[in-house]
Amino acid sequence: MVMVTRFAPSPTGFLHIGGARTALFNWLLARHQGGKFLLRLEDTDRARSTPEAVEAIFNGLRWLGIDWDEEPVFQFSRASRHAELAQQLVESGNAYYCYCSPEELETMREEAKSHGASPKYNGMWRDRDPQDAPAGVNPVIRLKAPQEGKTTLTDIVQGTVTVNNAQLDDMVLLRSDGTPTYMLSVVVDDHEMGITHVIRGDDHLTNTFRQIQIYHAFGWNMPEFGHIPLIHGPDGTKLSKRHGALGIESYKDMGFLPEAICNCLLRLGWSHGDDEIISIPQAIEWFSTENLGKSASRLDFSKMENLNGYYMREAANERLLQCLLEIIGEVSDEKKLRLLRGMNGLKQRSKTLLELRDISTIYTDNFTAPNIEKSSLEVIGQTLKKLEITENWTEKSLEISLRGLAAELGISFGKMAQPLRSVLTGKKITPSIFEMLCVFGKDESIHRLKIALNRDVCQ
RNA sequence: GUCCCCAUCGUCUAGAGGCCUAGGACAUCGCCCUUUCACGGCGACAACACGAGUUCGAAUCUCGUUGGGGACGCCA
Repeated sequence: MVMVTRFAPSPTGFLHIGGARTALFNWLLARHQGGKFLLRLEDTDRARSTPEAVEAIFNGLRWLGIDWDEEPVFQFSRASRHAELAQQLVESGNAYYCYCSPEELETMREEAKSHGASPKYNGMWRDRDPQDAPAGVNPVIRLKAPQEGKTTLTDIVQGTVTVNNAQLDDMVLLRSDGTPTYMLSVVVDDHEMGITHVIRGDDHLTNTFRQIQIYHAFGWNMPEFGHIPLIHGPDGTKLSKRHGALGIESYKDMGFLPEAICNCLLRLGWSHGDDEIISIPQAIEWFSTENLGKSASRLDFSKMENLNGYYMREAANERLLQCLLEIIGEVSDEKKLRLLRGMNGLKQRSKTLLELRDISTIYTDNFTAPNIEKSSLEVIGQTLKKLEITENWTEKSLEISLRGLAAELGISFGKMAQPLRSVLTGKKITPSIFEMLCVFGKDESIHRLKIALNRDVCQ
């Protein structure tokens, strides 16, 4: 049987980091097994679901490189099917109408809490004669869940977990307005979409017991479940907006590369021995639910930056240039060429694209001559003469001739390099002198030196 | 409150009874390389929550304690 996994977010906001990891794991599992990975938008909450959120989720997944098979399913479009099945459950005696008002339910919960029980529905309409139904009240349909015995889940990640049925109440399947609830919809859709494996956050663990009861009521086979621990904020609680739980696009805006995010997410709750740097193809080859961890983890930004730095150094210069242009906008062809030629030195010094943008200003900003110290004038003048007669304008030969000059003048190379760096870029921290000279080219380099010297003369 | 889950360096983790004097990575701090900054190399710091068992032997198994998290909607 072919494995089918899915990612089923509710489009009420952006795709956040936890959702992205859930998607990644399901996707990796399917790709590893040669199965299918499906997407389902759980948009049954009409008030909170938005088309913008749907787009954000699609874009986020695409950016991460997670692709899906078949057309995404919009859960709301299947509402009538869900209602039909709820009705069937009533007819088969596995569900019933409940006419309780929200107020009645509220007091019921208060009541339960007051004597230390969990706040749940007390089943007051479970065996009541529908003749007693109050007039003008649209009922909900509730599952007639077993009240005795236990429900056991054999979870891929958590192992065997058992809950007393007495702990669970008769959940609402169909709302009074005739729309299905999440509990019903997930079960029906997972079943009818042929989902074989459900990897989701362990905040769903208790829901699963309720869903198992629904599977039983229908007499359907269950998929395998794997509940992965949640990603926590720096304070150790469930990641939320207040921790700056951001949409995946924010990580893009912060200058992260998708492969770095994926690598980082993958290592949160999953491991393969001591391996840290794991490419997507490698992850597909290695991924297995056996290596999923059971404890919650926190997102570590410094590790993410470190990983991103690695992937930037690995990335092709052309690609990095494209990323950079997306941030700074178009520049002249001459500047593009400079950026491309200087990219090796730039990317080695950047952990994010934003840092790349900052450091790359040495090649994109218009040049303004810096002040140079009087003591450096002599060296700069000598350097200029030397550069003017240098024919072979390559890093290697420039290095030979400039080091030679320093030796001739009897000074350390550092004494020459720092002023030169400053004259060339106006900055104290830059890539290698020789590399920059090559990026600028002979004419521009000499031009900059002359400007600096003349400017000093003018003062 | 009730139920469920979790527990190794600051963080992510390796570890499935002896290979553990607990390994790797990030972060931090040194040193080396060096024209600055990075990269790279070397090194240091740093953890099995606690208490009982089981066992010749426990980070690994059991129980308890503590701590943390999650779930208890006509939200998903």
